[in-house]
Amino acid sequence: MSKVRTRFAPSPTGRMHVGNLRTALYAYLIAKHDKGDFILRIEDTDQERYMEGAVDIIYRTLEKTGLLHDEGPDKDGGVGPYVQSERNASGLYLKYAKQLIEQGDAYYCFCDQERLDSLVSNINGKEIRIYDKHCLKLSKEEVEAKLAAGEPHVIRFNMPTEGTTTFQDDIYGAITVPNAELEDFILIKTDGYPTYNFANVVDDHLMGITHVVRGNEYLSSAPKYNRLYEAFGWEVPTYVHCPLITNEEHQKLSKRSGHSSYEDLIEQGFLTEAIVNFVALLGWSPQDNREIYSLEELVEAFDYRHISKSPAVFDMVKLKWMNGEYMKAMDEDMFYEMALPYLKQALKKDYDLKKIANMVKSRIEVFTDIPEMVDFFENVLEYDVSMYTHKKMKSNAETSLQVLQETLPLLTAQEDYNNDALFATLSAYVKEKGYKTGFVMWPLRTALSGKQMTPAGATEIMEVIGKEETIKRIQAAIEKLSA
RNA sequence: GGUCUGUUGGUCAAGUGGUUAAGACGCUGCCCUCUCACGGCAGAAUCAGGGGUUCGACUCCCCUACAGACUGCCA
Repeated sequence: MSKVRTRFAPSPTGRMHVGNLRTALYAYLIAKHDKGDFILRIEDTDQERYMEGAVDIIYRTLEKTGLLHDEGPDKDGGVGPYVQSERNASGLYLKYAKQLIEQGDAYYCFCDQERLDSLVSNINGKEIRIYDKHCLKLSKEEVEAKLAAGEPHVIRFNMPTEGTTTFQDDIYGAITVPNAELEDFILIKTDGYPTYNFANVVDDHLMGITHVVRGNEYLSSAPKYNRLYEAFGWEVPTYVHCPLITNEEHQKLSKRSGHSSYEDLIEQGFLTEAIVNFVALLGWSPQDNREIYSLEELVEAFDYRHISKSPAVFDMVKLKWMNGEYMKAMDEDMFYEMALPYLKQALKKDYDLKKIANMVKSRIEVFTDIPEMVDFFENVLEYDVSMYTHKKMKSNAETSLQVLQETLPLLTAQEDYNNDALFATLSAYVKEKGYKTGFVMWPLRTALSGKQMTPAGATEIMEVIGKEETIKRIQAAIEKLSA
Protein backbone atom coordinates (compact mmCIF):
# COMPACT_ATOMS: atom_id res chain seq x y z
CA MET A 1 0.00 0.00 0.00
CA SER A 2 1.49 3.29 -1.06
CA LYS A 3 1.63 6.32 1.17
CA VAL A 4 -1.55 8.35 1.31
CA ARG A 5 -1.29 11.69 -0.44
CA THR A 6 -4.13 14.19 -0.45
CA ARG A 7 -4.26 17.68 -1.72
CA PHE A 8 -6.10 20.89 -1.13
CA ALA A 9 -6.42 22.76 -4.39
CA PRO A 10 -8.11 26.12 -3.92
CA SER A 11 -8.52 28.89 -6.41
CA PRO A 12 -7.22 32.24 -5.24
CA THR A 13 -10.43 34.16 -5.67
CA GLY A 14 -11.10 35.56 -2.22
CA ARG A 15 -11.60 34.61 1.37
CA MET A 16 -11.76 30.99 2.33
CA HIS A 17 -15.28 29.74 2.43
CA VAL A 18 -16.19 27.36 5.28
CA GLY A 19 -17.06 24.69 2.75
CA ASN A 20 -13.55 24.97 1.36
CA LEU A 21 -12.14 24.97 4.83
CA ARG A 22 -13.89 21.74 5.61
CA THR A 23 -12.70 20.17 2.38
CA ALA A 24 -9.17 21.20 3.32
CA LEU A 25 -9.67 19.83 6.79
CA TYR A 26 -10.93 16.47 5.60
CA ALA A 27 -8.13 16.18 3.08
CA TYR A 28 -5.67 16.98 5.84
CA LEU A 29 -7.26 14.52 8.26
CA ILE A 30 -7.36 11.69 5.75
CA ALA A 31 -3.68 12.17 5.03
CA LYS A 32 -2.56 12.65 8.61
CA HIS A 33 -4.64 9.86 10.03
CA ASP A 34 -2.56 7.55 7.88
CA LYS A 35 0.67 9.45 8.36
CA GLY A 36 0.47 10.59 4.77
CA ASP A 37 1.23 13.82 2.96
CA PHE A 38 -1.00 16.83 2.62
CA ILE A 39 -0.25 18.92 -0.44
CA LEU A 40 -1.25 22.46 -1.31
CA ARG A 41 -1.75 23.28 -4.95
CA ILE A 42 -2.88 26.66 -6.22
CA GLU A 43 -5.36 26.44 -9.07
CA ASP A 44 -5.07 29.84 -10.64
CA THR A 45 -6.15 28.99 -14.14
CA ASP A 46 -8.99 31.46 -14.13
CA GLN A 47 -7.44 34.78 -14.91
CA GLU A 48 -10.76 36.59 -14.68
CA ARG A 49 -11.51 35.65 -11.11
CA TYR A 50 -7.99 35.79 -9.82
CA MET A 51 -7.76 38.12 -6.84
CA GLU A 52 -4.64 39.83 -5.65
CA GLY A 53 -3.78 38.74 -2.14
CA ALA A 54 -5.97 35.67 -2.21
CA VAL A 55 -2.98 33.35 -2.16
CA ASP A 56 -1.86 34.99 1.06
CA ILE A 57 -5.28 34.40 2.55
CA ILE A 58 -4.95 30.73 1.72
CA TYR A 59 -1.55 30.48 3.38
CA ARG A 60 -2.70 32.43 6.39
CA THR A 61 -5.86 30.41 6.87
CA LEU A 62 -4.07 27.08 6.64
CA GLU A 63 -1.44 28.32 9.02
CA LYS A 64 -3.91 29.59 11.60
CA THR A 65 -6.14 26.55 11.47
CA GLY A 66 -3.13 24.28 11.74
CA LEU A 67 -3.67 22.54 8.45
CA LEU A 68 -0.01 22.59 7.64
CA HIS A 69 0.94 21.26 4.24
CA ASP A 70 3.90 19.01 3.60
CA GLU A 71 4.33 20.19 0.05
CA GLY A 72 3.28 23.31 -1.76
CA PRO A 73 4.54 26.36 -3.63
CA ASP A 74 6.67 27.24 -0.61
CA LYS A 75 7.69 23.65 0.18
CA ASP A 76 9.01 21.68 -2.71
CA GLY A 77 8.40 17.97 -2.57
CA GLY A 78 9.80 17.13 -5.97
CA VAL A 79 6.61 17.16 -8.01
CA GLY A 80 6.32 20.90 -8.44
CA PRO A 81 5.70 23.53 -9.41
CA TYR A 82 2.61 23.67 -7.23
CA VAL A 83 0.98 26.61 -8.94
CA GLN A 84 -0.94 25.80 -12.07
CA SER A 85 -0.07 28.99 -13.92
CA GLU A 86 3.58 28.08 -13.47
CA ARG A 87 2.97 24.55 -14.62
CA ASN A 88 1.13 25.87 -17.62
CA ALA A 89 4.01 28.16 -18.51
CA SER A 90 6.12 25.08 -19.15
CA GLY A 91 3.60 23.82 -21.69
CA LEU A 92 2.73 20.88 -19.51
CA TYR A 93 -1.02 20.78 -20.05
CA LEU A 94 -0.79 21.47 -23.75
CA LYS A 95 1.58 18.55 -24.11
CA TYR A 96 -0.94 16.18 -22.56
CA ALA A 97 -3.80 17.69 -24.52
CA LYS A 98 -1.89 17.14 -27.74
CA GLN A 99 -1.30 13.56 -26.78
CA LEU A 100 -5.04 13.17 -26.51
CA ILE A 101 -5.54 14.78 -29.90
CA GLU A 102 -3.14 12.32 -31.47
CA GLN A 103 -5.00 9.46 -29.89
CA GLY A 104 -8.28 10.80 -31.22
CA ASP A 105 -9.60 11.49 -27.73
CA ALA A 106 -9.56 15.23 -28.18
CA TYR A 107 -9.79 17.77 -30.97
CA TYR A 108 -9.32 21.43 -31.81
CA CYS A 109 -12.42 23.55 -31.84
CA PHE A 110 -12.60 26.91 -33.58
CA CYS A 111 -16.22 27.75 -32.91
CA ASP A 112 -16.73 31.34 -31.87
CA GLN A 113 -19.07 32.67 -29.24
CA GLU A 114 -21.71 33.50 -31.79
CA ARG A 115 -21.93 29.95 -33.06
CA LEU A 116 -21.86 28.60 -29.55
CA ASP A 117 -24.73 30.88 -28.62
CA SER A 118 -26.75 29.58 -31.53
CA LEU A 119 -26.58 26.17 -29.90
CA VAL A 120 -28.39 27.39 -26.82
CA SER A 121 -31.91 26.22 -26.32
CA ASN A 122 -34.22 27.55 -23.69
CA ILE A 123 -36.09 25.01 -21.64
CA ASN A 124 -38.34 26.27 -18.86
CA GLY A 125 -36.46 29.52 -18.62
CA LYS A 126 -33.14 27.78 -18.35
CA GLU A 127 -30.43 27.92 -20.94
CA ILE A 128 -29.19 24.58 -22.08
CA ARG A 129 -26.24 24.34 -24.36
CA ILE A 130 -24.97 21.17 -25.90
CA TYR A 131 -21.98 21.28 -28.15
CA ASP A 132 -22.60 19.50 -31.43
CA LYS A 133 -19.08 18.22 -32.15
CA HIS A 134 -19.02 20.58 -35.11
CA CYS A 135 -15.22 20.90 -35.22
CA LEU A 136 -14.64 17.19 -34.87
CA LYS A 137 -15.59 16.95 -38.54
CA LEU A 138 -12.79 19.27 -39.62
CA SER A 139 -10.16 17.59 -41.74
CA LYS A 140 -6.57 17.52 -40.63
CA GLU A 141 -5.70 20.02 -43.37
CA GLU A 142 -8.42 22.42 -42.35
CA VAL A 143 -7.22 22.30 -38.77
CA GLU A 144 -3.61 22.91 -39.82
CA ALA A 145 -4.67 25.86 -41.93
CA LYS A 146 -6.70 27.46 -39.16
CA LEU A 147 -3.93 26.91 -36.67
CA ALA A 148 -1.39 28.41 -39.05
CA ALA A 149 -3.68 31.40 -39.56
CA GLY A 150 -3.71 31.91 -35.82
CA GLU A 151 -7.42 31.42 -35.37
CA PRO A 152 -8.56 31.38 -31.75
CA HIS A 153 -9.33 27.89 -30.59
CA VAL A 154 -9.88 25.56 -27.69
CA ILE A 155 -9.21 21.87 -27.28
CA ARG A 156 -12.17 19.68 -26.45
CA PHE A 157 -12.42 16.15 -25.20
CA ASN A 158 -14.08 13.75 -27.57
CA MET A 159 -16.74 12.10 -25.46
CA PRO A 160 -18.64 9.07 -26.70
CA THR A 161 -22.30 9.90 -27.32
CA GLU A 162 -23.61 6.51 -26.38
CA GLY A 163 -23.23 4.17 -23.48
CA THR A 164 -22.57 5.05 -19.86
CA THR A 165 -19.64 5.78 -17.62
CA THR A 166 -19.40 4.56 -14.06
CA PHE A 167 -17.12 5.82 -11.39
CA GLN A 168 -16.60 4.78 -7.85
CA ASP A 169 -16.83 7.14 -4.91
CA ASP A 170 -15.88 5.94 -1.45
CA ILE A 171 -18.74 7.79 0.16
CA TYR A 172 -21.47 7.63 -2.45
CA GLY A 173 -20.67 4.30 -4.05
CA ALA A 174 -20.93 3.62 -7.77
CA ILE A 175 -22.30 6.43 -9.86
CA THR A 176 -23.30 5.86 -13.44
CA VAL A 177 -24.01 8.58 -15.94
CA PRO A 178 -25.07 8.40 -19.59
CA ASN A 179 -22.21 9.56 -21.79
CA ALA A 180 -24.56 11.79 -23.71
CA GLU A 181 -24.72 13.93 -20.57
CA LEU A 182 -21.01 14.36 -20.34
CA GLU A 183 -20.44 16.59 -23.34
CA ASP A 184 -17.25 17.48 -25.13
CA PHE A 185 -15.88 19.59 -22.34
CA ILE A 186 -13.01 21.95 -22.89
CA LEU A 187 -9.50 20.93 -21.92
CA ILE A 188 -7.55 23.98 -23.01
CA LYS A 189 -9.14 27.41 -23.16
CA THR A 190 -8.64 30.08 -25.81
CA ASP A 191 -6.23 31.87 -23.54
CA GLY A 192 -4.07 28.77 -23.42
CA TYR A 193 -4.89 27.91 -19.84
CA PRO A 194 -6.26 24.49 -18.97
CA THR A 195 -9.71 24.19 -17.47
CA TYR A 196 -10.13 22.99 -13.93
CA ASN A 197 -11.41 19.67 -15.20
CA PHE A 198 -8.29 18.97 -17.15
CA ALA A 199 -5.59 20.47 -14.97
CA ASN A 200 -6.99 18.65 -12.00
CA VAL A 201 -6.67 15.23 -13.51
CA VAL A 202 -3.24 15.83 -14.93
CA ASP A 203 -1.89 17.29 -11.72
CA ASP A 204 -3.45 14.77 -9.39
CA HIS A 205 -1.81 12.05 -11.43
CA LEU A 206 1.56 13.73 -11.73
CA MET A 207 1.62 14.60 -8.04
CA GLY A 208 0.75 11.09 -6.98
CA ILE A 209 -2.48 12.00 -5.22
CA THR A 210 -4.10 8.86 -3.82
CA HIS A 211 -7.32 10.33 -2.41
CA VAL A 212 -9.17 13.10 -4.18
CA VAL A 213 -11.21 14.97 -1.59
CA ARG A 214 -13.68 17.51 -2.90
CA GLY A 215 -17.14 18.89 -2.54
CA ASN A 216 -20.25 17.09 -3.58
CA GLU A 217 -21.00 19.71 -6.20
CA TYR A 218 -18.48 17.90 -8.39
CA LEU A 219 -20.21 14.59 -8.05
CA SER A 220 -22.24 14.73 -11.21
CA SER A 221 -19.30 15.79 -13.31
CA ALA A 222 -16.94 13.23 -11.86
CA PRO A 223 -17.50 10.55 -14.48
CA LYS A 224 -15.85 12.71 -17.10
CA TYR A 225 -12.60 12.45 -15.18
CA ASN A 226 -12.76 8.72 -15.47
CA ARG A 227 -12.85 9.13 -19.22
CA LEU A 228 -9.75 11.25 -19.00
CA TYR A 229 -7.90 8.80 -16.79
CA GLU A 230 -8.89 6.03 -19.12
CA ALA A 231 -7.68 7.88 -22.18
CA PHE A 232 -4.30 8.42 -20.55
CA GLY A 233 -4.19 4.92 -19.15
CA TRP A 234 -3.68 6.29 -15.66
CA GLU A 235 -4.81 4.73 -12.44
CA VAL A 236 -7.93 6.37 -11.03
CA PRO A 237 -7.47 7.69 -7.50
CA THR A 238 -9.87 7.09 -4.64
CA TYR A 239 -12.63 9.67 -4.66
CA VAL A 240 -14.03 11.10 -1.46
CA HIS A 241 -16.86 13.51 -2.11
CA CYS A 242 -18.01 15.50 0.90
CA PRO A 243 -21.62 16.44 1.47
CA LEU A 244 -22.62 20.02 0.92
CA ILE A 245 -22.79 22.59 3.69
CA THR A 246 -25.88 24.74 3.35
CA ASN A 247 -27.41 27.79 4.98
CA GLU A 248 -30.61 27.72 7.03
CA GLU A 249 -32.60 27.72 3.81
CA HIS A 250 -30.85 24.52 2.79
CA GLN A 251 -29.04 26.20 -0.03
CA LYS A 252 -25.38 26.05 -0.84
CA LEU A 253 -23.58 28.58 1.30
CA SER A 254 -23.06 31.79 -0.58
CA LYS A 255 -20.52 34.48 -0.01
CA ARG A 256 -23.32 36.84 0.80
CA SER A 257 -24.70 34.97 3.76
CA GLY A 258 -22.34 36.64 6.19
CA HIS A 259 -21.05 33.56 7.92
CA SER A 260 -19.45 32.21 4.83
CA SER A 261 -15.74 32.63 5.30
CA TYR A 262 -13.26 31.75 7.96
CA GLU A 263 -12.16 35.34 8.29
CA ASP A 264 -15.73 36.56 8.57
CA LEU A 265 -16.22 34.24 11.50
CA ILE A 266 -13.06 35.44 13.19
CA GLU A 267 -14.31 38.98 12.80
CA GLN A 268 -17.57 37.91 14.38
CA GLY A 269 -15.66 36.89 17.47
CA PHE A 270 -15.18 33.15 17.00
CA LEU A 271 -12.14 31.13 17.90
CA THR A 272 -10.19 29.23 15.26
CA GLU A 273 -10.25 26.01 17.26
CA ALA A 274 -14.01 26.15 17.62
CA ILE A 275 -14.53 26.80 13.93
CA VAL A 276 -12.34 23.87 12.96
CA ASN A 277 -14.01 21.63 15.52
CA PHE A 278 -17.47 22.64 14.42
CA VAL A 279 -16.81 22.30 10.74
CA ALA A 280 -15.30 18.85 11.26
CA LEU A 281 -18.59 17.67 12.71
CA LEU A 282 -20.60 18.93 9.78
CA GLY A 283 -20.93 15.81 7.70
CA TRP A 284 -18.84 13.55 9.87
CA SER A 285 -19.24 12.13 13.30
CA PRO A 286 -16.88 10.19 15.54
CA GLN A 287 -17.53 6.77 17.01
CA ASP A 288 -18.10 8.06 20.52
CA ASN A 289 -20.36 10.84 21.69
CA ARG A 290 -17.73 13.44 22.22
CA GLU A 291 -18.08 16.75 20.44
CA ILE A 292 -15.09 18.74 21.56
CA TYR A 293 -12.03 17.75 19.57
CA SER A 294 -8.70 19.40 19.06
CA LEU A 295 -7.12 19.08 15.64
CA GLU A 296 -4.73 16.43 16.95
CA GLU A 297 -7.63 14.46 18.36
CA LEU A 298 -9.45 14.73 15.06
CA VAL A 299 -6.44 13.31 13.27
CA GLU A 300 -6.53 10.38 15.62
CA ALA A 301 -10.29 9.80 15.43
CA PHE A 302 -10.98 10.59 11.80
CA ASP A 303 -12.22 7.76 9.68
CA TYR A 304 -13.41 9.13 6.37
CA ARG A 305 -15.69 6.16 5.81
CA HIS A 306 -18.00 7.76 8.36
CA ILE A 307 -18.52 10.87 6.32
CA SER A 308 -22.22 11.22 5.68
CA LYS A 309 -23.97 11.66 2.38
CA SER A 310 -26.61 14.20 3.18
CA PRO A 311 -26.07 17.93 3.25
CA ALA A 312 -25.66 19.70 6.58
CA VAL A 313 -27.04 23.07 7.62
CA PHE A 314 -24.46 25.45 9.00
CA ASP A 315 -26.06 26.25 12.34
CA MET A 316 -24.69 29.44 13.84
CA VAL A 317 -26.45 28.78 17.13
CA LYS A 318 -24.57 25.58 17.70
CA LEU A 319 -21.31 27.11 16.55
CA LYS A 320 -21.85 29.77 19.20
CA TRP A 321 -22.43 27.16 21.83
CA MET A 322 -19.26 25.37 20.85
CA ASN A 323 -17.35 28.61 20.84
CA GLY A 324 -18.63 29.27 24.34
CA GLU A 325 -17.32 25.89 25.41
CA TYR A 326 -13.89 26.81 24.11
CA MET A 327 -14.10 30.16 25.88
CA LYS A 328 -14.84 28.54 29.19
CA ALA A 329 -12.10 26.01 28.81
CA MET A 330 -9.58 28.66 27.86
CA ASP A 331 -6.67 29.57 30.06
CA GLU A 332 -7.42 32.80 31.97
CA ASP A 333 -4.44 34.72 30.72
CA MET A 334 -5.01 33.71 27.17
CA PHE A 335 -8.65 34.69 27.41
CA TYR A 336 -7.74 38.03 28.95
CA GLU A 337 -5.35 38.76 26.15
CA MET A 338 -7.86 37.99 23.45
CA ALA A 339 -10.73 39.75 25.22
CA LEU A 340 -8.77 42.92 25.89
CA PRO A 341 -9.50 44.74 22.63
CA TYR A 342 -13.21 44.11 23.08
CA LEU A 343 -13.14 45.25 26.71
CA LYS A 344 -11.38 48.43 25.72
CA GLN A 345 -14.04 49.16 23.17
CA ALA A 346 -16.49 49.82 25.98
CA LEU A 347 -14.27 50.70 28.90
CA LYS A 348 -12.15 53.83 28.86
CA LYS A 349 -11.64 54.45 32.55
CA ASP A 350 -9.17 52.62 34.73
CA TYR A 351 -10.57 49.27 35.80
CA ASP A 352 -9.25 45.91 36.78
CA LEU A 353 -9.81 44.51 33.31
CA LYS A 354 -8.47 41.12 34.25
CA LYS A 355 -11.23 40.83 36.83
CA ILE A 356 -13.85 41.90 34.32
CA ALA A 357 -12.49 39.46 31.76
CA ASN A 358 -13.01 36.65 34.23
CA MET A 359 -16.55 37.76 34.92
CA VAL A 360 -17.36 37.66 31.28
CA LYS A 361 -15.56 34.46 30.43
CA SER A 362 -18.31 31.99 31.26
CA ARG A 363 -21.02 34.28 30.00
CA ILE A 364 -20.16 35.01 26.42
CA GLU A 365 -20.28 32.90 23.32
CA VAL A 366 -18.30 35.18 21.03
CA PHE A 367 -15.90 38.00 21.80
CA THR A 368 -18.18 40.52 20.18
CA ASP A 369 -20.67 39.93 23.01
CA ILE A 370 -18.29 41.67 25.39
CA PRO A 371 -18.78 45.43 24.85
CA GLU A 372 -22.49 45.59 25.50
CA MET A 373 -22.15 43.27 28.44
CA VAL A 374 -19.71 45.48 30.31
CA ASP A 375 -20.59 48.97 29.18
CA PHE A 376 -22.47 49.74 32.41
CA PHE A 377 -19.18 49.84 34.31
CA GLU A 378 -18.39 52.96 32.36
CA ASN A 379 -21.68 54.64 33.17
CA VAL A 380 -25.29 53.85 33.88
CA LEU A 381 -27.54 54.27 30.92
CA GLU A 382 -31.07 55.56 31.17
CA TYR A 383 -33.43 52.92 32.53
CA ASP A 384 -37.00 52.63 33.64
CA VAL A 385 -38.00 52.64 37.30
CA SER A 386 -40.11 49.57 36.68
CA MET A 387 -36.86 47.66 36.68
CA TYR A 388 -36.92 47.82 40.47
CA THR A 389 -39.99 45.71 40.52
CA HIS A 390 -39.04 42.06 40.69
CA LYS A 391 -41.60 39.49 41.68
CA LYS A 392 -39.23 36.86 42.91
CA MET A 393 -37.16 39.33 44.92
CA LYS A 394 -40.40 40.82 46.26
CA SER A 395 -39.08 44.24 45.50
CA ASN A 396 -40.65 47.30 43.93
CA ALA A 397 -39.90 50.99 43.60
CA GLU A 398 -40.87 51.80 47.18
CA THR A 399 -39.04 48.96 48.89
CA SER A 400 -36.05 49.66 46.70
CA LEU A 401 -35.97 53.28 47.67
CA GLN A 402 -36.05 52.31 51.29
CA VAL A 403 -33.27 49.74 50.88
CA LEU A 404 -31.10 52.19 49.02
CA GLN A 405 -31.64 54.89 51.62
CA GLU A 406 -30.82 52.53 54.43
CA THR A 407 -27.73 50.98 52.84
CA LEU A 408 -26.25 54.23 51.61
CA PRO A 409 -24.89 55.18 55.07
CA LEU A 410 -23.49 51.68 55.50
CA LEU A 411 -21.71 51.87 52.17
CA THR A 412 -20.51 55.35 52.94
CA ALA A 413 -19.03 54.18 56.21
CA GLN A 414 -17.50 51.14 54.57
CA GLU A 415 -13.79 51.53 53.84
CA ASP A 416 -12.87 48.11 52.50
CA TYR A 417 -14.40 47.87 49.06
CA ASN A 418 -13.56 44.35 48.17
CA ASN A 419 -16.34 41.98 47.32
CA ASP A 420 -16.20 39.80 50.43
CA ALA A 421 -16.13 42.69 52.86
CA LEU A 422 -19.01 44.43 51.11
CA PHE A 423 -21.03 41.28 51.03
CA ALA A 424 -20.41 40.73 54.73
CA THR A 425 -21.61 44.22 55.56
CA LEU A 426 -24.74 43.92 53.51
CA SER A 427 -25.44 40.44 54.79
CA ALA A 428 -25.39 41.78 58.32
CA TYR A 429 -27.96 44.37 57.29
CA VAL A 430 -30.08 41.70 55.60
CA LYS A 431 -29.97 39.56 58.68
CA GLU A 432 -30.76 42.37 61.04
CA LYS A 433 -33.82 43.35 59.03
CA GLY A 434 -34.89 39.79 58.39
CA TYR A 435 -34.90 40.32 54.63
CA LYS A 436 -33.95 37.96 51.86
CA THR A 437 -30.59 38.63 50.29
CA GLY A 438 -32.11 39.29 46.88
CA PHE A 439 -34.50 41.83 48.33
CA VAL A 440 -31.51 44.04 49.07
CA MET A 441 -29.17 43.06 46.28
CA TRP A 442 -31.65 43.54 43.47
CA PRO A 443 -32.19 47.25 44.01
CA LEU A 444 -28.49 47.79 44.60
CA ARG A 445 -27.51 46.00 41.44
CA THR A 446 -30.13 47.87 39.49
CA ALA A 447 -28.98 51.19 40.88
CA LEU A 448 -25.37 50.37 40.02
CA SER A 449 -25.96 49.07 36.52
CA GLY A 450 -29.35 50.13 35.24
CA LYS A 451 -29.52 46.69 33.72
CA GLN A 452 -31.77 43.70 34.00
CA MET A 453 -28.78 41.42 34.02
CA THR A 454 -25.10 41.89 34.56
CA PRO A 455 -22.07 39.63 34.50
CA ALA A 456 -21.50 40.34 38.19
CA GLY A 457 -23.44 40.69 41.43
CA ALA A 458 -24.01 43.99 43.24
CA THR A 459 -20.97 43.76 45.48
CA GLU A 460 -18.72 42.64 42.67
CA ILE A 461 -19.76 45.67 40.71
CA MET A 462 -18.99 47.88 43.71
CA GLU A 463 -15.56 46.37 43.96
CA VAL A 464 -14.85 47.16 40.33
CA ILE A 465 -16.16 50.71 40.20
CA GLY A 466 -14.99 51.67 43.70
CA LYS A 467 -16.51 53.53 46.59
CA GLU A 468 -16.84 56.96 45.11
CA GLU A 469 -18.66 55.80 42.02
CA THR A 470 -20.82 53.42 44.06
CA ILE A 471 -22.05 56.20 46.32
CA LYS A 472 -22.65 58.44 43.37
CA ARG A 473 -24.75 55.88 41.55
CA ILE A 474 -26.82 55.01 44.58
CA GLN A 475 -27.53 58.64 45.27
CA ALA A 476 -28.60 59.09 41.69
CA ALA A 477 -30.91 56.12 41.99
CA ILE A 478 -32.44 57.48 45.21
CA GLU A 479 -33.10 60.70 43.41
CA LYS A 480 -34.64 58.90 40.51
CA LEU A 481 -36.91 56.88 42.78
CA SER A 482 -37.93 59.89 44.86
CA ALA A 483 -38.99 61.89 41.87
C1' G B 1 -36.21 20.25 -19.02
C1' G B 2 -32.15 16.48 -18.35
C1' U B 3 -28.55 14.04 -15.20
C1' C B 4 -26.82 12.95 -10.41
C1' U B 5 -27.39 12.82 -5.15
C1' G B 6 -29.96 13.08 -0.77
C1' U B 7 -34.44 12.57 2.91
C1' U B 8 -33.94 9.92 11.32
C1' G B 9 -37.00 15.59 16.21
C1' G B 10 -36.30 22.95 14.41
C1' U B 11 -30.61 21.93 13.67
C1' C B 12 -26.04 18.48 13.93
C1' A B 13 -26.50 13.34 14.27
C1' A B 14 -25.88 7.62 16.09
C1' G B 15 -28.12 3.61 13.94
C1' U B 16 -26.50 -1.20 8.75
C1' G B 17 -33.19 -6.67 9.81
C1' G B 18 -35.37 -7.72 16.11
C1' U B 19 -33.23 -1.07 20.24
C1' U B 20 -37.61 1.77 25.36
C1' A B 21 -34.71 4.88 17.98
C1' A B 22 -28.32 7.17 21.45
C1' G B 23 -26.06 11.86 22.20
C1' A B 24 -25.46 17.28 21.27
C1' C B 25 -27.44 22.38 20.12
C1' G B 26 -31.88 24.97 20.75
C1' C B 27 -36.56 25.05 23.51
C1' U B 28 -39.60 24.32 28.33
C1' G B 29 -39.65 23.48 33.62
C1' C B 30 -37.10 22.75 38.29
C1' C B 31 -32.64 23.16 41.54
C1' C B 32 -28.34 26.24 42.65
C1' U B 33 -27.91 31.60 43.10
C1' C B 34 -26.48 38.95 45.16
C1' U B 35 -29.40 39.45 38.62
C1' C B 36 -27.57 36.79 34.32
C1' A B 37 -24.42 33.04 33.04
C1' C B 38 -22.00 28.55 34.65
C1' G B 39 -23.27 23.83 36.86
C1' G B 40 -27.04 19.95 38.03
C1' C B 41 -31.81 17.49 37.07
C1' A B 42 -36.18 16.63 34.27
C1' G B 43 -39.29 17.17 29.86
C1' A B 44 -41.51 17.97 24.94
C1' A B 45 -39.98 16.80 19.95
C1' U B 46 -37.82 12.39 14.77
C1' C B 47 -37.45 7.47 11.03
C1' A B 48 -41.19 12.11 4.04
C1' G B 49 -45.47 8.98 1.84
C1' G B 50 -47.03 4.42 -0.55
C1' G B 51 -46.11 -0.36 -2.09
C1' G B 52 -43.26 -4.75 -1.78
C1' U B 53 -39.24 -8.60 0.30
C1' U B 54 -39.24 -10.89 5.25
C1' C B 55 -41.58 -14.33 10.86
C1' G B 56 -40.00 -9.18 11.57
C1' A B 57 -38.26 -3.26 8.59
C1' C B 58 -35.48 3.40 10.21
C1' U B 59 -32.42 -0.36 8.19
C1' C B 60 -33.12 -4.23 1.67
C1' C B 61 -36.00 -3.30 -3.33
C1' C B 62 -39.53 -0.28 -6.29
C1' C B 63 -42.62 3.99 -6.99
C1' U B 64 -44.11 8.91 -5.56
C1' A B 65 -43.15 13.48 -3.18
C1' C B 66 -39.82 16.99 -1.63
C1' A B 67 -34.97 19.09 -1.46
C1' G B 68 -30.22 20.15 -3.33
C1' A B 69 -26.19 19.99 -6.80
C1' C B 70 -24.68 20.01 -11.80
C1' U B 71 -26.08 21.26 -16.76
C1' G B 72 -19.64 27.67 -18.20
C1' C B 73 -13.52 28.86 -22.42
C1' C B 74 -15.71 29.11 -12.98
C1' A B 75 -13.67 26.13 -9.96
